[in-house]
Amino acid sequence: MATATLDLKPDLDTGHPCFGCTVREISLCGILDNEELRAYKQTGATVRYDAGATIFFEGDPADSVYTLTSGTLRLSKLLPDGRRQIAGFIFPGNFLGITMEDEHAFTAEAITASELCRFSRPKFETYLDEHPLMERRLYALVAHELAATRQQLVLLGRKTATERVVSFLLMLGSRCRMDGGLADEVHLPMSRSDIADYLGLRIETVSRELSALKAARLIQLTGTHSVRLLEKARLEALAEG
Amino acid sequence: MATATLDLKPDLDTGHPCFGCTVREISLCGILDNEELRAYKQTGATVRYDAGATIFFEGDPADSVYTLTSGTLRLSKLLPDGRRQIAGFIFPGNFLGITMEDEHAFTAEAITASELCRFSRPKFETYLDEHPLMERRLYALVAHELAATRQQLVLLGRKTATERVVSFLLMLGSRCRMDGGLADEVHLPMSRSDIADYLGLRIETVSRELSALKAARLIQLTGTHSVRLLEKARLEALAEG
DNA sequence: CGAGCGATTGATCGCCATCAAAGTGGGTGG
DNA sequence: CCACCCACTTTGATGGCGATCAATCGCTCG
Repeated sequence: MATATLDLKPDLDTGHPCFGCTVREISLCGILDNEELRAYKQTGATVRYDAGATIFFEGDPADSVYTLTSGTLRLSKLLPDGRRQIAGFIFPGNFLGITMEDEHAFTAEAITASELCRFSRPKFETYLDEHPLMERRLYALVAHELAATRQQLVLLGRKTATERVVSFLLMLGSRCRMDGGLADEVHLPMSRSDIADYLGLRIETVSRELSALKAARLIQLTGTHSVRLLEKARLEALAEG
Repeated sequence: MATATLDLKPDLDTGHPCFGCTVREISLCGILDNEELRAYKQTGATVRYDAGATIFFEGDPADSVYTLTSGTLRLSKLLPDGRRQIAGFIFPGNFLGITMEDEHAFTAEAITASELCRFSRPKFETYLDEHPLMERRLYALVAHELAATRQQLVLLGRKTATERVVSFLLMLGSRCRMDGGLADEVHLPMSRSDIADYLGLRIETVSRELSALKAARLIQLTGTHSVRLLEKARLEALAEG
Protein backbone atom coordinates (compact mmCIF):
# COMPACT_ATOMS: atom_id res chain seq x y z
CA MET A 1 0.00 0.00 0.00
CA ALA A 2 2.95 2.33 -0.58
CA THR A 3 0.94 4.92 -2.46
CA ALA A 4 2.47 8.03 -3.92
CA THR A 5 0.77 10.09 -1.25
CA LEU A 6 2.92 8.41 1.37
CA ASP A 7 6.19 9.41 -0.21
CA LEU A 8 8.60 11.27 1.97
CA LYS A 9 9.29 14.96 1.60
CA PRO A 10 13.07 14.97 1.33
CA ASP A 11 14.65 18.36 1.79
CA LEU A 12 14.69 20.44 4.92
CA ASP A 13 15.90 24.01 5.15
CA THR A 14 19.11 24.44 7.05
CA GLY A 15 18.13 26.13 10.26
CA HIS A 16 14.96 24.12 10.48
CA PRO A 17 14.52 22.76 14.03
CA CYS A 18 14.54 19.24 12.60
CA PHE A 19 17.46 19.83 10.23
CA GLY A 20 20.04 17.19 11.03
CA CYS A 21 17.52 14.90 12.69
CA THR A 22 18.94 11.56 11.61
CA VAL A 23 15.72 9.63 11.92
CA ARG A 24 13.17 11.83 10.23
CA GLU A 25 12.98 9.72 7.13
CA ILE A 26 12.08 6.51 8.87
CA SER A 27 9.82 8.09 11.46
CA LEU A 28 6.32 9.37 11.54
CA CYS A 29 7.52 12.85 10.61
CA GLY A 30 8.99 11.69 7.32
CA ILE A 31 5.90 12.59 5.35
CA LEU A 32 5.85 16.18 6.50
CA ASP A 33 7.38 19.00 4.45
CA ASN A 34 9.29 21.99 5.80
CA GLU A 35 6.35 24.04 6.90
CA GLU A 36 4.30 21.17 8.26
CA LEU A 37 7.21 19.81 10.21
CA ARG A 38 8.02 23.18 11.73
CA ALA A 39 4.44 23.50 12.96
CA TYR A 40 4.37 19.91 14.16
CA LYS A 41 7.64 20.23 16.00
CA GLN A 42 6.33 23.29 17.82
CA THR A 43 3.47 21.29 19.29
CA GLY A 44 6.01 19.05 21.03
CA ALA A 45 9.17 19.20 23.10
CA THR A 46 12.50 17.42 23.28
CA VAL A 47 13.05 15.35 26.41
CA ARG A 48 16.15 13.49 27.62
CA TYR A 49 16.51 10.43 29.83
CA ASP A 50 19.59 8.87 31.40
CA ALA A 51 20.39 5.20 30.96
CA GLY A 52 18.11 3.21 33.24
CA ALA A 53 15.55 5.99 33.58
CA THR A 54 11.85 5.23 33.15
CA ILE A 55 9.83 7.11 30.54
CA PHE A 56 6.55 5.70 31.85
CA PHE A 57 5.37 2.78 33.94
CA GLU A 58 2.80 0.18 33.07
CA GLY A 59 -0.46 1.63 34.39
CA ASP A 60 0.59 5.27 34.01
CA PRO A 61 -1.93 7.45 32.18
CA ALA A 62 -1.08 7.49 28.47
CA ASP A 63 -1.10 11.24 28.00
CA SER A 64 1.87 11.65 25.70
CA VAL A 65 3.28 10.13 22.55
CA TYR A 66 6.92 10.16 21.52
CA THR A 67 9.33 9.68 18.67
CA LEU A 68 12.74 8.40 19.76
CA THR A 69 15.50 10.45 18.16
CA SER A 70 18.53 8.89 19.86
CA GLY A 71 19.29 6.08 22.27
CA THR A 72 17.51 2.78 22.86
CA LEU A 73 14.46 1.94 24.95
CA ARG A 74 12.88 -1.27 26.15
CA LEU A 75 9.17 -1.98 26.56
CA SER A 76 8.61 -4.48 29.33
CA LYS A 77 6.13 -6.02 31.69
CA LEU A 78 6.63 -7.71 35.06
CA LEU A 79 4.70 -10.64 36.50
CA PRO A 80 3.92 -10.37 40.22
CA ASP A 81 6.82 -12.67 41.16
CA GLY A 82 9.36 -10.66 39.19
CA ARG A 83 9.54 -12.57 35.95
CA ARG A 84 10.02 -10.03 33.19
CA GLN A 85 9.17 -10.06 29.52
CA ILE A 86 10.50 -7.43 27.14
CA ALA A 87 7.92 -6.86 24.41
CA GLY A 88 10.26 -4.91 22.21
CA PHE A 89 13.16 -2.54 21.84
CA ILE A 90 12.64 0.99 20.56
CA PHE A 91 15.33 2.37 18.27
CA PRO A 92 15.78 5.88 16.89
CA GLY A 93 12.94 6.78 14.56
CA ASN A 94 10.47 4.47 16.27
CA PHE A 95 7.20 5.78 17.60
CA LEU A 96 6.34 5.22 21.25
CA GLY A 97 2.90 5.37 22.83
CA ILE A 98 0.85 3.76 20.13
CA THR A 99 -1.93 2.79 22.53
CA MET A 100 -5.49 4.09 22.25
CA GLU A 101 -6.24 3.04 25.83
CA ASP A 102 -6.10 5.42 28.77
CA GLU A 103 -3.18 3.65 30.41
CA HIS A 104 0.12 2.27 29.21
CA ALA A 105 0.15 -1.52 29.30
CA PHE A 106 3.96 -1.69 29.33
CA THR A 107 6.80 0.08 31.04
CA ALA A 108 9.20 2.05 28.85
CA GLU A 109 12.76 2.47 30.09
CA ALA A 110 15.90 3.94 28.59
CA ILE A 111 18.61 1.33 28.00
CA THR A 112 21.11 4.02 27.03
CA ALA A 113 20.86 7.78 27.43
CA SER A 114 18.03 8.75 25.08
CA GLU A 115 16.33 11.71 23.50
CA LEU A 116 12.71 11.84 22.43
CA CYS A 117 10.28 14.28 20.84
CA ARG A 118 7.26 14.36 23.11
CA PHE A 119 3.74 15.43 22.14
CA SER A 120 0.66 15.59 24.33
CA ARG A 121 -2.06 13.19 23.25
CA PRO A 122 -4.74 15.83 22.68
CA LYS A 123 -2.44 17.98 20.56
CA PHE A 124 -1.20 14.95 18.70
CA GLU A 125 -4.73 13.82 17.93
CA THR A 126 -5.75 17.27 16.79
CA TYR A 127 -2.76 17.26 14.53
CA LEU A 128 -3.77 13.87 13.13
CA ASP A 129 -7.30 15.13 12.48
CA GLU A 130 -5.82 17.79 10.26
CA HIS A 131 -3.26 15.59 8.53
CA PRO A 132 -4.84 12.43 7.16
CA LEU A 133 -1.59 11.39 5.49
CA MET A 134 0.12 11.39 8.84
CA GLU A 135 -2.67 9.29 10.27
CA ARG A 136 -2.30 6.84 7.42
CA ARG A 137 1.40 6.63 8.05
CA LEU A 138 0.81 6.08 11.74
CA TYR A 139 -1.53 3.24 10.85
CA ALA A 140 1.14 1.72 8.62
CA LEU A 141 3.68 1.93 11.45
CA VAL A 142 1.35 0.20 13.91
CA ALA A 143 0.36 -2.46 11.39
CA HIS A 144 4.04 -3.13 10.76
CA GLU A 145 4.71 -3.32 14.47
CA LEU A 146 1.85 -5.79 14.84
CA ALA A 147 3.32 -8.01 12.14
CA ALA A 148 6.73 -7.90 13.81
CA THR A 149 5.20 -8.74 17.18
CA ARG A 150 3.37 -11.71 15.69
CA GLN A 151 6.66 -12.88 14.27
CA GLN A 152 8.03 -12.70 17.80
CA LEU A 153 5.17 -14.97 18.91
CA VAL A 154 6.55 -17.62 16.56
CA LEU A 155 9.97 -17.19 18.12
CA LEU A 156 8.73 -17.43 21.71
CA GLY A 157 6.20 -20.16 21.08
CA ARG A 158 8.11 -22.52 18.85
CA LYS A 159 11.81 -21.80 18.46
CA THR A 160 14.71 -23.39 20.32
CA ALA A 161 17.23 -21.37 22.29
CA THR A 162 19.72 -21.44 19.40
CA GLU A 163 17.09 -20.36 16.89
CA ARG A 164 15.97 -17.53 19.16
CA VAL A 165 19.44 -16.10 19.63
CA VAL A 166 20.31 -16.39 15.93
CA SER A 167 16.97 -14.84 14.91
CA PHE A 168 17.67 -12.00 17.30
CA LEU A 169 21.12 -11.32 15.89
CA LEU A 170 19.82 -11.38 12.32
CA MET A 171 16.97 -9.06 13.24
CA LEU A 172 19.38 -6.53 14.71
CA GLY A 173 21.65 -7.10 11.74
CA SER A 174 18.98 -6.12 9.26
CA ARG A 175 18.21 -3.10 11.40
CA CYS A 176 21.84 -2.00 11.22
CA ARG A 177 21.86 -2.35 7.47
CA MET A 178 18.73 -0.23 7.37
CA ASP A 179 20.53 2.39 9.42
CA GLY A 180 23.41 2.37 6.96
CA GLY A 181 25.80 0.51 9.24
CA LEU A 182 27.91 -2.45 8.25
CA ALA A 183 25.63 -5.35 7.53
CA ASP A 184 27.61 -7.91 9.48
CA GLU A 185 28.65 -5.88 12.52
CA VAL A 186 25.77 -5.82 14.98
CA HIS A 187 25.66 -3.49 17.94
CA LEU A 188 23.81 -4.76 21.03
CA PRO A 189 23.11 -1.76 23.25
CA MET A 190 21.19 -3.92 25.74
CA SER A 191 22.53 -6.23 28.48
CA ARG A 192 22.43 -10.04 28.36
CA SER A 193 19.61 -9.80 30.86
CA ASP A 194 17.57 -7.65 28.45
CA ILE A 195 18.26 -10.06 25.60
CA ALA A 196 17.22 -13.00 27.76
CA ASP A 197 13.99 -11.31 28.82
CA TYR A 198 13.22 -10.48 25.20
CA LEU A 199 13.87 -14.03 23.99
CA GLY A 200 12.17 -15.84 26.86
CA LEU A 201 15.47 -17.36 28.03
CA ARG A 202 17.84 -16.96 30.99
CA ILE A 203 21.04 -14.97 30.75
CA GLU A 204 23.14 -18.13 31.15
CA THR A 205 21.45 -19.65 28.13
CA VAL A 206 21.96 -16.54 26.02
CA SER A 207 25.62 -16.47 27.01
CA ARG A 208 26.08 -20.18 26.26
CA GLU A 209 24.39 -19.87 22.86
CA LEU A 210 26.59 -16.95 21.90
CA SER A 211 29.65 -18.88 22.97
CA ALA A 212 28.50 -21.91 20.96
CA LEU A 213 27.96 -19.79 17.85
CA LYS A 214 31.41 -18.34 18.34
CA ALA A 215 32.92 -21.82 18.73
CA ALA A 216 31.13 -22.84 15.51
CA ARG A 217 32.78 -19.86 13.77
CA LEU A 218 29.37 -18.45 12.81
CA ILE A 219 29.88 -15.23 14.76
CA GLN A 220 32.68 -13.28 16.37
CA LEU A 221 32.21 -11.64 19.77
CA THR A 222 33.95 -8.34 19.11
CA GLY A 223 32.93 -6.96 22.50
CA THR A 224 30.24 -7.40 25.12
CA HIS A 225 27.98 -5.17 23.09
CA SER A 226 28.92 -6.04 19.54
CA VAL A 227 28.89 -9.13 17.38
CA ARG A 228 30.13 -9.81 13.89
CA LEU A 229 28.01 -12.13 11.79
CA LEU A 230 30.35 -14.35 9.81
CA GLU A 231 28.08 -16.69 7.86
CA LYS A 232 24.78 -15.01 7.11
CA ALA A 233 23.46 -17.88 4.99
CA ARG A 234 24.11 -20.56 7.58
CA LEU A 235 22.80 -18.31 10.33
CA GLU A 236 19.61 -17.73 8.39
CA ALA A 237 19.14 -21.46 8.00
CA LEU A 238 19.70 -21.89 11.75
CA ALA A 239 17.18 -19.20 12.63
CA GLU A 240 14.25 -21.00 11.00
CA GLY A 241 15.04 -24.55 12.11
CA MET B 1 -9.22 8.26 23.64
CA ALA B 2 -12.89 7.28 23.42
CA THR B 3 -14.02 10.57 21.98
CA ALA B 4 -17.66 11.32 21.26
CA THR B 5 -16.95 11.17 17.56
CA LEU B 6 -16.21 7.48 17.88
CA ASP B 7 -19.60 6.60 19.34
CA LEU B 8 -21.61 3.99 17.54
CA LYS B 9 -24.66 4.78 15.44
CA PRO B 10 -27.21 2.41 16.96
CA ASP B 11 -30.34 1.92 14.89
CA LEU B 12 -30.57 0.25 11.51
CA ASP B 13 -33.63 0.20 9.27
CA THR B 14 -35.28 -3.16 9.00
CA GLY B 15 -34.53 -4.34 5.50
CA HIS B 16 -31.05 -2.85 5.63
CA PRO B 17 -28.54 -5.35 4.26
CA CYS B 18 -26.74 -5.29 7.60
CA PHE B 19 -29.91 -5.44 9.73
CA GLY B 20 -29.55 -8.39 12.03
CA CYS B 21 -25.78 -8.45 11.71
CA THR B 22 -24.90 -9.49 15.23
CA VAL B 23 -21.42 -8.08 15.22
CA ARG B 24 -21.87 -4.62 13.76
CA GLU B 25 -21.50 -2.89 17.08
CA ILE B 26 -18.13 -4.36 17.94
CA SER B 27 -16.76 -4.27 14.43
CA LEU B 28 -15.28 -1.65 12.21
CA CYS B 29 -18.73 -0.89 10.77
CA GLY B 30 -20.12 0.13 14.14
CA ILE B 31 -19.43 3.80 13.58
CA LEU B 32 -21.37 3.97 10.33
CA ASP B 33 -24.99 5.09 10.16
CA ASN B 34 -27.72 3.67 7.93
CA GLU B 35 -26.75 5.42 4.74
CA GLU B 36 -23.01 5.08 5.18
CA LEU B 37 -23.26 1.42 6.03
CA ARG B 38 -25.46 0.69 3.01
CA ALA B 39 -22.91 2.30 0.72
CA TYR B 40 -20.02 0.57 2.49
CA LYS B 41 -21.67 -2.81 2.34
CA GLN B 42 -22.18 -2.40 -1.39
CA THR B 43 -18.47 -2.03 -1.94
CA GLY B 44 -17.98 -5.52 -0.50
CA ALA B 45 -19.37 -9.03 -0.72
CA THR B 46 -20.29 -11.83 1.66
CA VAL B 47 -18.12 -14.94 1.40
CA ARG B 48 -18.46 -18.31 3.12
CA TYR B 49 -15.83 -20.90 4.05
CA ASP B 50 -16.22 -24.46 5.30
CA ALA B 51 -14.46 -25.63 8.43
CA GLY B 52 -10.82 -26.24 7.60
CA ALA B 53 -10.86 -24.03 4.50
CA THR B 54 -8.10 -21.47 3.95
CA ILE B 55 -9.02 -17.81 3.47
CA PHE B 56 -5.47 -16.93 2.46
CA PHE B 57 -1.99 -18.37 2.78
CA GLU B 58 1.10 -16.74 4.20
CA GLY B 59 2.72 -15.10 1.16
CA ASP B 60 -0.51 -14.58 -0.77
CA PRO B 61 -1.01 -11.06 -2.11
CA ALA B 62 -2.96 -9.03 0.45
CA ASP B 63 -5.60 -7.70 -1.90
CA SER B 64 -8.66 -7.95 0.32
CA VAL B 65 -9.72 -7.08 3.83
CA TYR B 66 -12.49 -8.79 5.79
CA THR B 67 -14.80 -8.52 8.75
CA LEU B 68 -15.75 -11.87 10.24
CA THR B 69 -19.51 -12.07 10.81
CA SER B 70 -19.81 -15.67 11.98
CA GLY B 71 -17.54 -18.61 12.73
CA THR B 72 -13.96 -18.68 14.04
CA LEU B 73 -10.65 -18.32 12.22
CA ARG B 74 -7.04 -18.93 13.16
CA LEU B 75 -4.01 -16.95 12.05
CA SER B 76 -0.96 -19.18 11.89
CA LYS B 77 2.56 -19.57 10.63
CA LEU B 78 4.59 -22.70 9.92
CA LEU B 79 8.32 -23.18 10.37
CA PRO B 80 10.01 -25.19 7.60
CA ASP B 81 10.01 -28.38 9.70
CA GLY B 82 6.29 -28.19 10.43
CA ARG B 83 6.27 -26.54 13.82
CA ARG B 84 3.24 -24.26 13.91
CA GLN B 85 2.46 -21.12 15.88
CA ILE B 86 -1.02 -19.67 15.98
CA ALA B 87 -0.75 -15.90 16.31
CA GLY B 88 -4.39 -15.40 17.16
CA PHE B 89 -7.98 -16.44 16.79
CA ILE B 90 -10.46 -14.30 14.91
CA PHE B 91 -13.98 -14.14 16.34
CA PRO B 92 -17.13 -12.55 14.89
CA GLY B 93 -16.74 -8.80 14.63
CA ASN B 94 -12.98 -8.96 14.30
CA PHE B 95 -11.23 -7.37 11.36
CA LEU B 96 -8.92 -9.50 9.21
CA GLY B 97 -6.23 -8.26 6.85
CA ILE B 98 -4.79 -5.44 8.92
CA THR B 99 -1.47 -5.53 7.10
CA MET B 100 -0.12 -2.64 5.05
CA GLU B 101 2.37 -4.91 3.30
CA ASP B 102 1.78 -6.43 -0.11
CA GLU B 103 1.68 -9.99 1.19
CA HIS B 104 0.03 -11.69 4.10
CA ALA B 105 2.56 -12.76 6.71
CA PHE B 106 0.22 -15.36 8.22
CA THR B 107 -2.17 -17.99 6.97
CA ALA B 108 -5.87 -17.52 7.82
CA GLU B 109 -8.01 -20.66 8.09
CA ALA B 110 -11.58 -21.32 9.13
CA ILE B 111 -11.81 -23.38 12.31
CA THR B 112 -15.58 -23.68 11.95
CA ALA B 113 -17.77 -22.80 8.96
CA SER B 114 -17.46 -19.03 8.68
CA GLU B 115 -18.92 -16.02 6.95
CA LEU B 116 -17.03 -12.84 6.16
CA CYS B 117 -17.66 -9.48 4.55
CA ARG B 118 -14.91 -9.03 1.99
CA PHE B 119 -13.69 -5.73 0.53
CA SER B 120 -11.01 -5.16 -2.05
CA ARG B 121 -8.05 -3.23 -0.71
CA PRO B 122 -8.27 -0.35 -3.21
CA LYS B 123 -11.98 0.15 -2.55
CA PHE B 124 -11.45 -0.15 1.17
CA GLU B 125 -8.68 2.42 1.12
CA THR B 126 -10.73 4.79 -0.98
CA TYR B 127 -13.51 4.38 1.53
CA LEU B 128 -11.12 5.15 4.38
CA ASP B 129 -9.92 8.28 2.60
CA GLU B 130 -13.47 9.55 2.63
CA HIS B 131 -14.31 8.48 6.18
CA PRO B 132 -11.71 9.66 8.68
CA LEU B 133 -13.75 8.39 11.63
CA MET B 134 -13.60 4.90 10.20
CA GLU B 135 -9.86 5.23 9.77
CA ARG B 136 -9.51 6.34 13.36
CA ARG B 137 -11.55 3.37 14.49
CA LEU B 138 -9.42 1.05 12.40
CA TYR B 139 -6.35 2.50 14.07
CA ALA B 140 -7.89 1.87 17.48
CA LEU B 141 -8.63 -1.74 16.53
CA VAL B 142 -5.06 -2.35 15.39
CA ALA B 143 -3.57 -0.63 18.41
CA HIS B 144 -5.74 -2.80 20.63
CA GLU B 145 -4.67 -5.89 18.74
CA LEU B 146 -1.04 -4.90 19.19
CA ALA B 147 -1.51 -4.57 22.93
CA ALA B 148 -3.19 -7.98 23.09
CA THR B 149 -0.39 -9.53 21.06
CA ARG B 150 2.24 -8.04 23.36
CA GLN B 151 0.37 -9.54 26.28
CA GLN B 152 0.63 -12.87 24.49
CA LEU B 153 4.42 -12.34 24.36
CA VAL B 154 4.42 -12.33 28.15
CA LEU B 155 2.48 -15.58 28.15
CA LEU B 156 4.78 -17.33 25.68
CA GLY B 157 8.01 -15.92 27.03
CA ARG B 158 7.51 -16.24 30.76
CA LYS B 159 4.49 -18.23 31.86
CA THR B 160 4.34 -21.89 32.90
CA ALA B 161 2.07 -24.42 31.21
CA THR B 162 -0.56 -24.08 33.93
CA GLU B 163 -0.49 -20.29 33.76
CA ARG B 164 -0.81 -20.38 29.98
CA VAL B 165 -3.85 -22.63 29.97
CA VAL B 166 -5.58 -20.70 32.74
CA SER B 167 -4.82 -17.36 31.06
CA PHE B 168 -6.29 -18.75 27.86
CA LEU B 169 -9.50 -19.88 29.54
CA LEU B 170 -9.94 -16.54 31.28
CA MET B 171 -9.30 -14.67 28.05
CA LEU B 172 -11.99 -16.64 26.26
CA GLY B 173 -14.20 -16.23 29.31
CA SER B 174 -14.01 -12.47 29.15
CA ARG B 175 -14.74 -12.67 25.43
CA CYS B 176 -17.90 -14.69 26.13
CA ARG B 177 -19.08 -12.16 28.67
CA MET B 178 -18.49 -9.46 26.08
CA ASP B 179 -20.65 -11.43 23.67
CA GLY B 180 -23.42 -11.59 26.24
CA GLY B 181 -22.89 -15.27 27.04
CA LEU B 182 -22.66 -16.72 30.52
CA ALA B 183 -19.51 -15.47 32.14
CA ASP B 184 -18.38 -18.82 33.48
CA GLU B 185 -19.28 -21.12 30.57
CA VAL B 186 -16.54 -20.91 27.95
CA HIS B 187 -16.92 -22.29 24.45
CA LEU B 188 -13.74 -23.55 22.78
CA PRO B 189 -14.43 -23.85 19.06
CA MET B 190 -10.84 -24.87 18.34
CA SER B 191 -9.15 -28.26 18.78
CA ARG B 192 -6.59 -29.10 21.47
CA SER B 193 -4.01 -28.91 18.73
CA ASP B 194 -5.01 -25.32 17.96
CA ILE B 195 -4.90 -24.42 21.64
CA ALA B 196 -1.47 -26.02 21.98
CA ASP B 197 -0.11 -24.17 18.96
CA TYR B 198 -1.50 -20.91 20.33
CA LEU B 199 0.01 -21.42 23.79
CA GLY B 200 3.37 -22.77 22.66
CA LEU B 201 2.68 -26.18 24.22
CA ARG B 202 1.96 -29.73 23.00
CA ILE B 203 -1.54 -31.14 22.94
CA GLU B 204 -0.67 -33.67 25.66
CA THR B 205 0.35 -30.85 27.96
CA VAL B 206 -2.84 -28.89 27.27
CA SER B 207 -4.90 -31.98 27.97
CA ARG B 208 -3.02 -32.74 31.16
CA GLU B 209 -3.36 -29.17 32.42
CA LEU B 210 -7.10 -29.19 31.80
CA SER B 211 -7.41 -32.51 33.62
CA ALA B 212 -5.39 -31.14 36.53
CA LEU B 213 -7.59 -28.03 36.77
CA LYS B 214 -10.63 -30.27 36.74
CA ALA B 215 -9.16 -32.48 39.47
CA ALA B 216 -8.49 -29.32 41.51
CA ARG B 217 -12.19 -28.40 41.09
CA LEU B 218 -11.25 -25.11 39.45
CA ILE B 219 -13.03 -25.96 36.20
CA GLN B 220 -15.56 -28.43 34.88
CA LEU B 221 -15.08 -30.03 31.46
CA THR B 222 -18.66 -29.89 30.20
CA GLY B 223 -17.67 -31.21 26.78
CA THR B 224 -14.65 -31.37 24.50
CA HIS B 225 -15.42 -27.84 23.35
CA SER B 226 -16.77 -26.24 26.47
CA VAL B 227 -15.46 -25.53 29.96
CA ARG B 228 -17.12 -24.07 33.01
CA LEU B 229 -14.97 -21.82 35.16
CA LEU B 230 -15.74 -22.55 38.79
CA GLU B 231 -13.42 -20.32 40.77
CA LYS B 232 -12.65 -17.16 38.85
CA ALA B 233 -10.69 -15.57 41.68
CA ARG B 234 -8.35 -18.51 42.20
CA LEU B 235 -7.99 -18.95 38.45
CA GLU B 236 -7.02 -15.32 38.06
CA ALA B 237 -4.39 -15.74 40.74
CA LEU B 238 -3.06 -18.82 38.94
CA ALA B 239 -2.89 -17.05 35.59
CA GLU B 240 -0.39 -14.45 36.77
CA GLY B 241 1.86 -16.67 38.88
C1' DC C 1 45.32 -2.26 43.06
C1' DG C 2 40.87 -3.74 44.87
C1' DA C 3 35.78 -3.60 44.76
C1' DG C 4 31.71 -4.69 42.33
C1' DC C 5 28.83 -5.86 38.70
C1' DG C 6 27.88 -8.14 34.48
C1' DA C 7 29.20 -12.05 31.69
C1' DT C 8 30.83 -16.66 31.20
C1' DT C 9 31.42 -21.44 32.34
C1' DG C 10 30.31 -25.67 34.96
C1' DA C 11 27.16 -29.20 37.38
C1' DT C 12 22.69 -30.69 38.28
C1' DC C 13 17.60 -30.49 38.24
C1' DG C 14 12.85 -30.22 36.70
C1' DC C 15 9.26 -29.01 33.50
C1' DC C 16 7.42 -30.05 29.52
C1' DA C 17 8.31 -32.75 25.17
C1' DT C 18 8.35 -37.10 23.29
C1' DC C 19 7.02 -41.77 22.67
C1' DA C 20 3.38 -45.00 23.44
C1' DA C 21 -1.19 -46.78 24.28
C1' DA C 22 -5.90 -46.63 25.60
C1' DG C 23 -10.26 -44.09 25.69
C1' DT C 24 -14.11 -41.34 23.51
C1' DG C 25 -17.38 -39.71 20.41
C1' DG C 26 -19.40 -38.32 16.14
C1' DG C 27 -20.53 -39.78 11.53
C1' DT C 28 -21.48 -43.38 8.11
C1' DG C 29 -23.25 -47.38 6.08
C1' DG C 30 -25.24 -51.83 6.70
C1' DC D 1 -30.85 -48.76 15.16
C1' DC D 2 -26.46 -50.28 15.82
C1' DA D 3 -21.69 -51.48 14.75
C1' DC D 4 -17.75 -49.86 12.99
C1' DC D 5 -14.31 -46.50 11.90
C1' DC D 6 -11.34 -42.85 12.32
C1' DA D 7 -9.84 -38.76 14.26
C1' DC D 8 -9.29 -36.49 18.41
C1' DT D 9 -8.45 -36.65 23.25
C1' DT D 10 -6.71 -38.46 27.40
C1' DT D 11 -3.48 -40.89 30.22
C1' DG D 12 1.04 -43.13 31.15
C1' DA D 13 6.33 -43.69 30.98
C1' DT D 14 10.60 -41.74 29.83
C1' DG D 15 13.88 -38.29 28.14
C1' DG D 16 16.10 -33.84 26.90
C1' DC D 17 16.48 -28.90 26.72
C1' DG D 18 16.88 -25.08 29.12
C1' DA D 19 16.53 -23.52 34.13
C1' DT D 20 18.75 -23.35 38.33
C1' DC D 21 22.51 -23.28 41.49
C1' DA D 22 27.27 -22.20 41.91
C1' DA D 23 31.86 -20.59 40.88
C1' DT D 24 35.04 -17.93 38.13
C1' DC D 25 36.24 -14.46 34.88
C1' DG D 26 37.01 -9.81 33.38
C1' DC D 27 35.99 -5.20 32.68
C1' DT D 28 35.17 -0.56 34.68
C1' DC D 29 35.76 2.67 38.00
C1' DG D 30 37.24 4.41 42.31
